[in-house]
Amino acid sequence: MFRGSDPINMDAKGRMAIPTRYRALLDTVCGSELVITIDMKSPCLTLSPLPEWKKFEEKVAALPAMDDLGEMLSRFVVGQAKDLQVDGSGRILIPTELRGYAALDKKLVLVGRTQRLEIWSETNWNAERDKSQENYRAMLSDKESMSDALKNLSW
Amino acid sequence: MFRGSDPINMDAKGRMAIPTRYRALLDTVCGSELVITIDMKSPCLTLSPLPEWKKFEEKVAALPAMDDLGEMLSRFVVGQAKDLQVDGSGRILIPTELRGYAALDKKLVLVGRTQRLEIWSETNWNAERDKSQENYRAMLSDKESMSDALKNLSW
DNA sequence: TAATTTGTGGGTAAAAGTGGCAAAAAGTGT
DNA sequence: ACACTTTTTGCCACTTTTACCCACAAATTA
Repeated sequence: MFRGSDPINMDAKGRMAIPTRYRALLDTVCGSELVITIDMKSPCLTLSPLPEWKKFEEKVAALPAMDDLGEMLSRFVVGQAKDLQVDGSGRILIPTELRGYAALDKKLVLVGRTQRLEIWSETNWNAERDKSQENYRAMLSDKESMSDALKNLSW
Repeated sequence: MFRGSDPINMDAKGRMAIPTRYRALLDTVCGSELVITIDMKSPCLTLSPLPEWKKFEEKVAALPAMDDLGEMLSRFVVGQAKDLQVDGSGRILIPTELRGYAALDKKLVLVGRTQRLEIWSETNWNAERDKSQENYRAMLSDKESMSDALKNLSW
């Protein structure tokens, strides 16, 4: 569904234009209703079409109340989610409370992750990319740390 | 059902406005009848539509009497619950006895947790959020501590 | 180069939140 | 039992925020 990265400017009101190639798609798949929230593992935000989001939310709600990690996930990911509508000019308004978490300023990068999108500050994106590309090779050699699913990934 | 967080001011009489996007929903789902009580694990209150609450109450009542933890849960969570009605202006009155537990003063945060809501003091919420976000990453790397349900959560 | 499409900025109107006030209800004491 | 005090609840008005709309600028294409 979503793929590739786009550099985008956020305006003074915190609005961000959705790339035109996604607009028709978003309209058909979710009536341009999106959900934005934080990514617990990385300093970025995630943006999902509402139906995709609901699937995730249901899975999280079904976790046992005593699962501490699951509780955190629900509290901070679901708890900081926000419904968004693409406006008439094809833009979304990024909530103020979430801008801080991902350290968003003017220059953003929108990253396609198949079912969802990620929003990064250009600074964080570049830093993370460089860091991960180094780490990846190092971790590849440590077969213990690798999940079976990844070991068997054909490509 | 509920998602996202809203900063809300509690007035001098301990009343709190329910965000408008929830009002119609609450009316249909429970005739605006809610139950408020403490959260045993965190310094906050939980707010549930009456039908949701009843399900929980039945589950707790069904626990064996010799389950000490279950007894505590029943005694202090069910025992301190209180029925609430949303008033004509879309507000609820937070019981005095519960305000202390969650250290509520003027500035509150209402957090959507799918089936229920949480009420936090702004101070406690920020502290808990920052602390948990640190902890979460640390706990993720310790695969042993993670429940299978969470390990297999695809997202 | 002109026309069309995409991106950006700002102004305005509507809606939501907040605080204050007044009326009603409950409680207390004589 | 009545009157006075205190608390509670409902209502209204003001202020702030949000979202929608329109106009202009930039870039791309024919």
